[in-house]
Amino acid sequence: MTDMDAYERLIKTFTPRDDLSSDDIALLRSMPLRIATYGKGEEIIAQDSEVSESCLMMTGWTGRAVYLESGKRQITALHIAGDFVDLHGFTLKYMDHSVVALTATQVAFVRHDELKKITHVSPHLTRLFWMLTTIDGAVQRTTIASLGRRPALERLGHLLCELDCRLSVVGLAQDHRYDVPLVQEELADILGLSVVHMNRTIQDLRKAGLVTWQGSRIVIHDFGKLTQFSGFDPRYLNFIKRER
Amino acid sequence: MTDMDAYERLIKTFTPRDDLSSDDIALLRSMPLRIATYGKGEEIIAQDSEVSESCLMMTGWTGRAVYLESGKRQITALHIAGDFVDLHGFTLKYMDHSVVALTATQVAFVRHDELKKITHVSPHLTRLFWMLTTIDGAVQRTTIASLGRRPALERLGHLLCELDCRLSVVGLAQDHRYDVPLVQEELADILGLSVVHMNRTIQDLRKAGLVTWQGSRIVIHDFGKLTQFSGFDPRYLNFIKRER
DNA sequence: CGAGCTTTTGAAGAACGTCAAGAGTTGTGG
DNA sequence: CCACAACTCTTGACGTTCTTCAAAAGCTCG
Repeated sequence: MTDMDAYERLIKTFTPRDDLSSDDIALLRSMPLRIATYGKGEEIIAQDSEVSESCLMMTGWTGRAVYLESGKRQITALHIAGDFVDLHGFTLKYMDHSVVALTATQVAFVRHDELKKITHVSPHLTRLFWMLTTIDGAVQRTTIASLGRRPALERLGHLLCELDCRLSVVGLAQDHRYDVPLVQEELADILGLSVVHMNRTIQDLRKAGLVTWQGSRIVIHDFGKLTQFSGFDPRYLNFIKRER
Repeated sequence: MTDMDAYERLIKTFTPRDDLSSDDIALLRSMPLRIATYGKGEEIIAQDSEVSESCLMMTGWTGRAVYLESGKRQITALHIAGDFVDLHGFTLKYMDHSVVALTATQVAFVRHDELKKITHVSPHLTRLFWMLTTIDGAVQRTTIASLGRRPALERLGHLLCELDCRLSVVGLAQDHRYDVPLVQEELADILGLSVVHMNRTIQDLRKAGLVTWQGSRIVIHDFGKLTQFSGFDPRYLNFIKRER
C-alpha cells in the first residue's frame, strides 16, 4: 500500500469495474501526474474556483465541502485512496464546492488537457473515467435518500456500511474493522446533524451493540445486521466487473 | 415548443453550455431515437433494473425515486424537457432508482450502442454527454446541501429558484411564473418532509409574501429576494457557454 | 502543567412527524 | 346535470427528533 505508485492506484480504481487492456494501461501510464501533499485541514480546491486539473487520492481522507451563507457547512462526499475527487471538474471547470483535506493527504493531479487527449485516443478509457463520475452520482443519490428519509441512527449505520465496503476494496478495512480519522463535528457535517446530536447518535449505535467505536477505530460486530438495520444495499457502489 | 422534434430538443440541451459544430449536429441527428409516451404515475424505468438505453425528456415531468425498505420514498431529482434522465445508465447499466412519470410524459430513448458509437467518433460530443451527467451531479450536491443544512422553508425556496432557472431555459417559465404540476406529497418526497409539514411550509412561504401559489401556478414576486433568502446561486447549473 | 481541542452531559426549545378528521376539488357514472 | 367516490389540501393536537446553549470532563501535545 505504502509504496504503491500513482498509476497503480489509478489502475486499481478501474479494475474492480472493468478490465483494462495493456494499451489502456500504457495510455494511463503515459499521463503526467503531479504529486502533491496537504496537511490536515488544508483546502485543496476552493469553492467557486475554476480548475484545469483533477485530483486522484493516494492516501488520506478528503471531503467535498459546501459552505452556506448561513455559515453552516455540508460535506457532500467523503473520499479515500483511489477516489477521483473532482473528476467532474474536467467537464464543468467550475467548482461548486471546495475540497478539504480531512487528514494529511497525498494526491496526484492530472491536467485536463491530458484527459482531453484520452477522449481523442481511447473511447474505452473515456467511458471508464466517465463511469467514475457517474458512480459518484450514484453515491450522491444514496446520500440524498439518507438525508431525506432516514433518521440519524440509520443514516450513521448506512455511512458505516458504505465506508466498510469502500475501504475494503482499497485494503483499508479487514474483517469489518477500520479507522475513521474524523472528529464528530466532521461526521455531523456529513450526516446533516448538529455535533451534539451526532455524539448522541454514536452513543446510541454503541448501545445498540452494533459497533465498537473507540477513538478512530471502528469494529462492526455483525455486518449483515447493520446493513439490514440501515437499509444498505451495496449495488449502488457498482463494484461489479462488466463491459463498459 | 409543441412541435419541436427530439433532435432539436437534444441540441437545445447542449447549446446553453457549448457550441455544436455542424458535424456534431449531423452526428446527433444520425442517432436513431425511439419516442415513447407515459401516463401520469407510470414507471418508466424500474429500480434495480439493468438498462441498455437512456431517455431524454421531451415533455412532462419525471422524477427519480428511491424506495426504501421502510416504505418511505425519496425523489432524488426532478426532470423536465431537455433533461437526460438516466444518461448515467450508459456507463453504469444498473439503476439504483426508478424513473416515474409525474405527469403525462413524452420521452426519446437512445440506445447505448449508439452512445458508444459516439464515444468512438466524436470526442467532443462524448465530453458533452459526459458533462450532462456531471451537471446532474452538481445539482445533486446542491440537493444534499439543502437536505442536510437548510430548514424546510429555505429548502422549498431554493427548489423554486432552481425550477425557475431550469424552466426558463426551456421556455416553460416567463417572468418568474411557471407551473409545477406536482401534488404536495410529491413535493414532500423531494424535500424530505412529511406531507403535513410540506403543506405548512408552503403556507409559510405564501405568508412571507415571497410567492403566489394557487393550484399548480407559481408566481415569484421578487426573485432576487427569494434567491437571497434561500441561498440560491445558479452557478451550479452550469448554464455557461465554454469550451468543453 | 496548561492551552486548546474534542467528547460528553444536561436542560430547554424549535422543527418536524404522526394521527385523525374535516374541507375542498376533481372525475366519473348514472 | 347531479351525486358520489377518490383524491388532495388543510387544520388541530400531540409526540418525537433534533438543535441550541452552556458547561464539564477527557485528551493531546508542547
